[in-house]
This record gives sequence, structure tokens and C-alpha cells, in this order.
Amino acid sequence: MGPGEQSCQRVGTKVNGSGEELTKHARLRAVLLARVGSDWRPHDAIPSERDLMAEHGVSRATVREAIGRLVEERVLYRVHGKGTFVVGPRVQSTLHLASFTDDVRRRGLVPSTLVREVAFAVAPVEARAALRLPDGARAWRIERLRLAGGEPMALETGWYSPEVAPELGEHDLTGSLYALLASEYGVGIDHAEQTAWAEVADGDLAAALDVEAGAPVMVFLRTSSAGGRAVEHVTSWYRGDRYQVHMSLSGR
Amino acid sequence: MGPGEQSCQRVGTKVNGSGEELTKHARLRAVLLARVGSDWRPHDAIPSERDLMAEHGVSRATVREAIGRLVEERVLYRVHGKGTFVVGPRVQSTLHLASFTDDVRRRGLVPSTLVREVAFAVAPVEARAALRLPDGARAWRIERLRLAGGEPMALETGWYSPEVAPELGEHDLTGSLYALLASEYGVGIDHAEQTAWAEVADGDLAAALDVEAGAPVMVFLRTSSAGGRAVEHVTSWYRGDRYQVHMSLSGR
DNA sequence: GAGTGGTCTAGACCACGAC
DNA sequence: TCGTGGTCTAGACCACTCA
Repeated sequence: MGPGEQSCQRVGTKVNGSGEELTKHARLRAVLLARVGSDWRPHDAIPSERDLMAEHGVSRATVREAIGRLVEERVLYRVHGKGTFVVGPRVQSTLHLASFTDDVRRRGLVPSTLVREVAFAVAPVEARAALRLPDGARAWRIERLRLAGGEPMALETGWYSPEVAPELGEHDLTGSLYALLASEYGVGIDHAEQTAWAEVADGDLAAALDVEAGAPVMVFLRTSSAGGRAVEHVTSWYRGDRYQVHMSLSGR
Repeated sequence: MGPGEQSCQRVGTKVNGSGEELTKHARLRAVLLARVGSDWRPHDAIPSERDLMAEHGVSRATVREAIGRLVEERVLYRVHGKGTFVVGPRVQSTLHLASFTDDVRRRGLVPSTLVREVAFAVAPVEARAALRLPDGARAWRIERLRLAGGEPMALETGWYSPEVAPELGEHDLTGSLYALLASEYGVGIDHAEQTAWAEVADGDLAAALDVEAGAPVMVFLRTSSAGGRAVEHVTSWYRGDRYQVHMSLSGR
């Protein structure tokens, strides 16, 4: 195949029922990910880029793109002159991909949920960008108040890709959405990118969380994905007086 | 210049005093970073990849590499079909064992430090427990105001083990303590356990950070260690309006 | 010296957004 | 329709690691 002769698979718009057609690097990423943990053990070297090139019939840039994604996701690491390796058992222990439900249970409290709004509406630009939806696309908007031990803990506003979960809004949303996505749609969230900062609660938020206006909250902006495909774009406001995050940091 | 005729600049080992010789994409990254915050404001579009290509006389792959790094570092974001844009004004820390100094530099700002107090005093119980010091032991107490671009960013109060760094208080403490510990005592911080939550600033803290009382802050309580030995026990109060943390979460 | 990742070029087509 | 980012190819040289 000469330069430019490639057929550029559709990505993004695609309805994606189940028989996928992803980009080459996305497919290669999936193949490599599957072999991590089955064929390969932590700190094993994976085949060289040139081997993967030949093995999959793609250019080196494509191989590097696929590996690069997995390096970003901390699944692999590269060592100049030596090779590419599988990372250790797991880096972030406490900061794992737990749902609110699991998180609260682990702390010994009973989680519950109050669904405040479910709508199928035009997604704002940042949600569309995160979920890779086309301009003007609609998506599920779900606003829920999460409680722990009967007391408000967090308010969540999320956008969910209709390509991944078409009738999401018609299900019972009082439990773990991650569990629902897994059982109803076979979508297992396996990665998330998350940003956190501190704010103070304004009137509406304070009322929802049952705190005074001006109380501290921790805001999380998260995009979750399954198999490299963005599924959820959610903003959560956690009560500063009830919630804290623990993390382990490791230098290489 | 034809394919492969490039001269591949040194990178890595280089002593890097000041007269750099970095790779092309690294230099382009630096140029772009400098223009973020000076020429460009949050959510401004930067020149297109093809314009940057022509402007700097490099290939598109090189431009994409430079932009790609800044996207990974959450300095820029791309929107398919529209352009590449500057993200918001907050300084971001990746959850990697990066020092304040490195974090701020990565964001294109100049870090500085105002040492408020240095003392060799009896450590409180929680610091002794964290540093594994005997009852009644003394340790270095260091309080510093960290600034970014000349503006207060965080207040840090830390306790440091005298067993690891005996004359710590007599050094210049205006730079990175991690770098100082490494160069003076051969102690390389390689692990930290950290808890974070949101608070509002009271009078003293607000004055130090140059915000109004009641402004949001993000508090970090961290114990850092080197080779399994606890070295630092520090509490940091970061301005909520200027700082955010980013983290990658992985399941399985 | 052989093999691996790191960088770079030149050129191509596709998908998306705005006009 | 035009401009932007997204993907892909084929080929090249450099720097690093290790036998």
C-alpha cells in the first residue's frame, strides 16, 4: 500500500453496534492490551516495533501510535535502546477505578442515590469533544445526588454516549452506573482521566448537598472509557467535609 | 532536506546548562508554551498545524509531536475540524512524583519560593509517627510560600527527618527540596502517600495566599519516602482558583 | 555490530466544522 | 467548499543498550 492509499476507517460517527471498525492503531492497541496479562507478565518485553509492524502489516508510525496510547495509560513503558515493557501489577492502588457505590461501601457506609434529572438532550461542546460525538449530537444527561449513610455526599452531572448505551435513561439509575453499563451493554469501564480542584458551593449546590453556601467542595471532572472508547463525561461535586482522596505516588 | 537527512540533536544525557540543543519537537513545544499565557489566552485557538509547519520549517509529524506533548500535559486541547486551543488558567499537577518546581515549569510559569520559617523543634505526634521518630525527637520544620509567576500558589508546612538530612535547615531552601535532598544527601524520593481534600481559607491562610477569607483551597497531606524510609511529612494548602490535579485511573 | 526506541521528512486521504 | 485535525505510509538517520 503506497502513501495515502490507506482506507481510513470510520471512527467517531459510526453507530458501532458491536462489529467494530476502529482505526488501525486502535485495533492494534486492543490486541496488545489483550496480550498484556495473558501472554505477557509485568516487566516482560513486548515484541519490537519493527516486529509488530511486520506482524500486523502496518507502518511503524501506526505501531508507535498504538503503543504510545498504552504508554499514556500506563499499561506499557518504553526504554530507549532496550525495548517496550509491561508495567507492574498496578500503579495507583487507592485511586482505582471504583464506582461511587463501591467506594462508599469500602468505607463502611451504605450508598444510595436520588435521581434528579434524566434527559436526552443536545450535548454541550465539551461533552461532545470528550465523548467524540458529532456536532449537534444528543446524549443522555443524568443528574444524581449520591448519599452515604443517608447523608448527601456528592452531586453528579454526567453525559453518556448514546452510541454506547442507547436506552440508558430508561433503566433504573439508582445504583452503580458502571455496573449497569457492564450488565446491560457489555461495556466495562477500564480507564478514566480525571481532573480535580477545590471550589466553594454556591446556593443551589449547597442546598443539594445540605451544606451552607460557601462550604468547600471538591470538584472532579472525569472522562471514562471502555476499550479506548469514551463512554462517560461527568462532573462531580463532593462535600469537602465528608470526602477525601487518598493516593499513592510512585516515581517510576 | 530529504527524508532521513535530519541531524538528530542530542537529547537526554545533555548537561543542559542553558544553551540548549534539544530535539525539534522539544524546541517547538517550548516556543508554544512560551506563547501560552503571553500571546494566547485560555480558549484561544493557536495557529493550525500546517501554519506552524511552514512557520518553523518542520514536518507536520514534528508539529503534531510538539502539540501532542502539550495536550498530554493538559496545556492545549484539540477539536477535530476546528483547531487547537489553550486550556484554562489553572496550573496542573499530574499525579506523578513531581516537585512543585517541575509542575509549575511544565505549565510555563516561573516558580519561586518565600521561606517563612525554618526551625529545629520537637515534632508533633503525627509527624513523628509518619517519620518514625522516637518520642520527643526534634526535626526540621520548614514553612514556605510557593509562588508561580510571582503570585502565591501554595503554603507548605513540612517536617523533615534529621536522621536523613541533618543540616537541612542550613541550606538554601528557595528551590526544590527534592532536588536538594538528592544532591546534598543522596536521597531520592521515590514514593509518597498522599491524602487530599477541600477546605476554605481562614484569615491567616487567606492572607498568605493573597485571597479572600473563605476562598477554596485544596489541602494535601503527604508523607514521602526514599527507599522505604520516610523523609518528609508535609501539609500543603493550594489555591483552588489556580491549581488542579490530574490523574489517570486504570481498572483491572 | 546488531537490535531497539527516538526523531524526522514528504506526501496522501479521510472526517469534521464552518461558511 | 475550504480549512482543521486524524490517520497512515515508506523510508531514513541517530542515540542507546548489550553482547
